[in-house]
Amino acid sequence: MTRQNPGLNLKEFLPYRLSIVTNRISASFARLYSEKFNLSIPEWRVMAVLGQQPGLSADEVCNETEMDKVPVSRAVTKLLDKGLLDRDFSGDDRRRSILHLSEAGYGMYAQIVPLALSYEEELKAVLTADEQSQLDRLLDKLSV
Amino acid sequence: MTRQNPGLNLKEFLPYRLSIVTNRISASFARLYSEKFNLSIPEWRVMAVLGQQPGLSADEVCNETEMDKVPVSRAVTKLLDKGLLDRDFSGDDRRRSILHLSEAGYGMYAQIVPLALSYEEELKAVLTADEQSQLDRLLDKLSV
DNA sequence: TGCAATTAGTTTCATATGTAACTATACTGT
DNA sequence: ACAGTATAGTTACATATGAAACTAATTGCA
Repeated sequence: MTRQNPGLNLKEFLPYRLSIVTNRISASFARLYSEKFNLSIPEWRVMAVLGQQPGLSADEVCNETEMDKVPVSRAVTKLLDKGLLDRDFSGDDRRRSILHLSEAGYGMYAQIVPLALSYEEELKAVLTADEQSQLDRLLDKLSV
Repeated sequence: MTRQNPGLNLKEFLPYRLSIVTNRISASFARLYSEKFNLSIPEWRVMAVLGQQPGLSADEVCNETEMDKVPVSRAVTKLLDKGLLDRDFSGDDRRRSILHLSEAGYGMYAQIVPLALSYEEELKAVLTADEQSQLDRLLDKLSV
């Protein structure tokens, strides 16, 4: 049977390439903080966003991180259990949580951030300054 | 308590940005073929690589797609059940499978490919020709 | 030869994930 | 005020996933 290739070359297919590169990067970065600090990816994401924007509600964390509300809820529960997070509820709207890193959580966050930044530096080191700004620009344009 | 921000801005953090963009793209592309053809992501990946490189073994599919061997094994089983795949075993090494899209599988593949390509076109349409080749180059460099 | 080490692929098990259902609270329009 | 709708967050369920154990076949080398 002769089959003419309809012309999809996976190795050149953009969604595929993006996914391979991204998964590799995410996985190796995740190893960094999961091994040392025993955090899952959703847990780290929640901490990362709260480190920068303290006082968000769970729902706002979802919007910021594009995570589903279920993993966020579970990550919050775990982080509360581990004592890394403090939770209040809004006086205005008692459904709404107000999330902060605890002292311990902030301490851990402050340890992870330099790892994250140096990991990012390492990644970017394969690119010239020009290419780095190209990448920024491209990701912006693809983020529509 | 005054906390100095240790300087991780998630929205500018490369692994994070890559992951947001990529997940969005993967998810919306996956919707395309999962709704219409009822394929899971691993199933589509296996079909995509076999459409292009018929006769690979499961192990080679793993290497090509950077998927774990477990999801590959399960996807192969499902595709066999659905009649989309044919499997032989090598005469040289009877552990080794030889995988081909069946007629039905190839027919489905040939329907999905144009969808994939037009989806890719749509994505790339937000970029100039110059930016498209920049993106290629950057993904290559980040793929080390 | 023959036995230890390796490899291809499957299965098991424990964990992760998302959809949908649910609880509790708040808002809307009459 | 109150009935109906919407929203924040949690829980239940069904499915997906990967690490590790397993089976079967092959290779290496003493």
